[in-house]
Amino acid sequence: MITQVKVTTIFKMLSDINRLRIINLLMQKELCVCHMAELLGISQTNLSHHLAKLHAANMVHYRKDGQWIYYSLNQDFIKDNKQLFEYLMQVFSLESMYKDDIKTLHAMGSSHCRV
Amino acid sequence: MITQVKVTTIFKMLSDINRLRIINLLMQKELCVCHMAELLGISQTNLSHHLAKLHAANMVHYRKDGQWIYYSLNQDFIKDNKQLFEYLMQVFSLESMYKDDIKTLHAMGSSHCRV
DNA sequence: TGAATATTTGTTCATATACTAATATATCCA
DNA sequence: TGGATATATTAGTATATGAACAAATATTCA
Repeated sequence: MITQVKVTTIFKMLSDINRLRIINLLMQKELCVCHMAELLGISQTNLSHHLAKLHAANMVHYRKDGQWIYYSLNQDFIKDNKQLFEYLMQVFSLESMYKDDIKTLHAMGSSHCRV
Repeated sequence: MITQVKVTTIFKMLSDINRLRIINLLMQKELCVCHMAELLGISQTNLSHHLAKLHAANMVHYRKDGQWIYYSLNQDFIKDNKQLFEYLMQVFSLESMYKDDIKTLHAMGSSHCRV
């Protein structure tokens, strides 16, 4: 069943380029905030606000590990919105910005973090 | 290939409940403005604004027939965003508001229009 | 303990959005 | 021709949104 979250809210979350880039990255693997901030070239504060919105919309999940907070996609959300994610995967695979983000992600070591 | 329109714009168009209801109706058949206004219970002006936005986003098409203007979904847009529409069909099939709109649509004759 | 790092929480500001009311335009019909 | 219908456009308002900045909270570590 489609998630409890209203579909208009889901689409609103997807209508911001930074949040789309976040989701693209998180489709690869869970990431800590500082890594994402560095990757996306946006301030940590700005990123934190976007992550809070995504979390309020039940689209991401986080776990704390020491001073780091790792965000990941909410797997239940993916399951409930499978066709939407298939569309997103297609979009991400066709636009170079998203592909570049992934390249940068893999080039970047997982050493921390120093934003 | 995914449409020339930016994907953030597409999602922005889908993040409004009135526009989703419009799309739901237009997935049944082309409709004139006055019929949609009556069905959705919103003002002609408001509807006209939404339709203009959907048209600017290349999502709908219209044809003029006398004093009436008939809107329909842009078939190219559907073709270019097939998986998105599959998701929408699923959403529309699960939420009663959309199903009720369709019922009202079919109950309603095609006699014009008297907003 | 205190400095450094990681993250969140306001707060303010500029812009975007949805809606309404009023007006304009086009078409039909008597 | 003039009045009624159908639709769009313009202008105004209230609310939502995203970005930037400042400050607060945690956690680590020397």
